[in-house]
Amino acid sequence: MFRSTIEAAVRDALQAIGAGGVVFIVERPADMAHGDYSTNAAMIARVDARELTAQLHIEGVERIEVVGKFINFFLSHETIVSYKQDIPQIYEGKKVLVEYTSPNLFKPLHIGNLIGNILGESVSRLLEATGADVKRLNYPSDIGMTIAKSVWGLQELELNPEDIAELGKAYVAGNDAYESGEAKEKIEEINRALYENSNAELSALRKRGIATSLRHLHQLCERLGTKKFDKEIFESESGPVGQNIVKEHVGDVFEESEGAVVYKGEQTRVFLTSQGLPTYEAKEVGLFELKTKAYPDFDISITVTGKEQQDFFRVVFDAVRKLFPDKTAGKTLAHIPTSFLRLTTGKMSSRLGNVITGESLLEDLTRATRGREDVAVGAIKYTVLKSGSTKDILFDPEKSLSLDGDSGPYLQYAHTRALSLIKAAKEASIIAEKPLSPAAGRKGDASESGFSARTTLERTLLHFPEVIERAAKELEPHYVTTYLTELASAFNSWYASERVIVDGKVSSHALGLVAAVEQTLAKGLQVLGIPAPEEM
RNA sequence: GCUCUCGUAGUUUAAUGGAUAGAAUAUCUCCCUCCGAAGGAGGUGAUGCAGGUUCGAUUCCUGCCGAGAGCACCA
Repeated sequence: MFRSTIEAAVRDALQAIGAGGVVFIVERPADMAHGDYSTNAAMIARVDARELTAQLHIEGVERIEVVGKFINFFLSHETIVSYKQDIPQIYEGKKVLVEYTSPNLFKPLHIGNLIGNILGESVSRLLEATGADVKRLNYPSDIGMTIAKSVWGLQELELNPEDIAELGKAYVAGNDAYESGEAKEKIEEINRALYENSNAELSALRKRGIATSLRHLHQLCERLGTKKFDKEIFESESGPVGQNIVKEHVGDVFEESEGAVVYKGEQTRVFLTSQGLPTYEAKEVGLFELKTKAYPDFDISITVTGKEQQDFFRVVFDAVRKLFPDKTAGKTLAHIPTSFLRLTTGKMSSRLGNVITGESLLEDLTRATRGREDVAVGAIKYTVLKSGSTKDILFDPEKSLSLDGDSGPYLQYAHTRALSLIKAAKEASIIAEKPLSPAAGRKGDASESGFSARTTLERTLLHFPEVIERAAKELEPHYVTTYLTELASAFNSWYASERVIVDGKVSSHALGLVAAVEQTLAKGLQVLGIPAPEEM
């Protein structure tokens, strides 16, 4: 990455004029007119910018400009077009566990469930692209009231546990019967029986329903392009494990309070109920034990869940560190909160009948994309991955998702265009051409601060590795999305302004540029988990 | 009540304390005898309010207003 080269040079130069040790930044200026990189070093170190720049001689930098308080660096054209886009392997040698998706089995997968899956997959790919050995984990809920309600529904309405749609119906019926009080006790009894595995018929129904649900989940993951999970750990497994661990640590980590076993951290959380049953908190402890038993040599453990669980994870991680000081020493435990998905039409609920399942969304959108599921997947993922994780995602079922402009298909389309140019160029004769000089690439006078579409594209291409690095470091794929949109836009502008193949001839430089765009878009889309189709 | 998020064009949003707040969409103009118009060029339009810190604040701090979430035996 060229940025680190400049950073090192500036550091040395500061040292040379006796102003070493300050924390400055080298960044990509918002406006290209301010160079390929810029630094605030002179301002921060309170030194004369000219004195500082006099010390700077960086190979590949053609011009250093002092504008006001900033020092701007312009790379030479040769450097820009020949620079290798190697992605820094900042997670090299690290083993990372990424737990995501983790649905309630039996319940239909709605579009909210998709967010965790899409974000978790992209984070996994981002980590892999930067050198990590990633293990994908799924933690589905296969026991508890949701299941009991569904099993009641299956039994009462004699529904088919092999049919995902009937499973959904069973849950809705069970939930209604529970909330209306009609079958509250009966369902609680079923819940106990399932926990104790004391009723063969009920347990069999549960088992069949789980199998159906899982099969369905895996199918949807495949359609979305989510890689197979390396391991699935079920709530029915983590419960007893967590329960035992917590019991063993009453007195040192946990304490009893009003009959329950609690942890007093930043806030007080119940781990075992007064009946001695494990809560979600205790199950999380069990999950950690199971995870680390399977992957004892992990370095980073990431959990992707809804952001309403943020406080919960702060406390649980705290407790886990106290419970497992050896296992957690030097390790990173992280929670990535996912945004809420809000509907413009109000809250999603099965009662109101406005639940949008992952599948129905995919199918509706596939119709809108003239039958292209890969384009539909791109549209959905782009929407999820385009903004930072702190914001809610607003979803308008009427307008559905955008297919043009700032969208997944926009990126995919730019990529297919680049590919088709490359294909067409195979039949053209290639003429060697020296890259145009930057001066020649500039249009009009400099005061317009206008660069040719070609120069803009070349200079945008340069920043890909830094963007990936930052996204991986911060676990924020949206930086990649934003960058790719910018790149696709620069490519489309250039495409419209300049013909690449003229009279069966193509310049080597232009062809190289197209190839670089194609590879960068493909790599970026790959990291986002968005398909890069060859044709659209 | 306490704690945590978030308030940017009509709408969806970007911006690592930096330069003229960048896109998309909607709307109004143009551009396919030419490598793919799911595209390109242009117009209109935005940082909730009030203070503070700073050479510089959408970004940090305080208060207010507004939205959402969490806060003991649910997951």
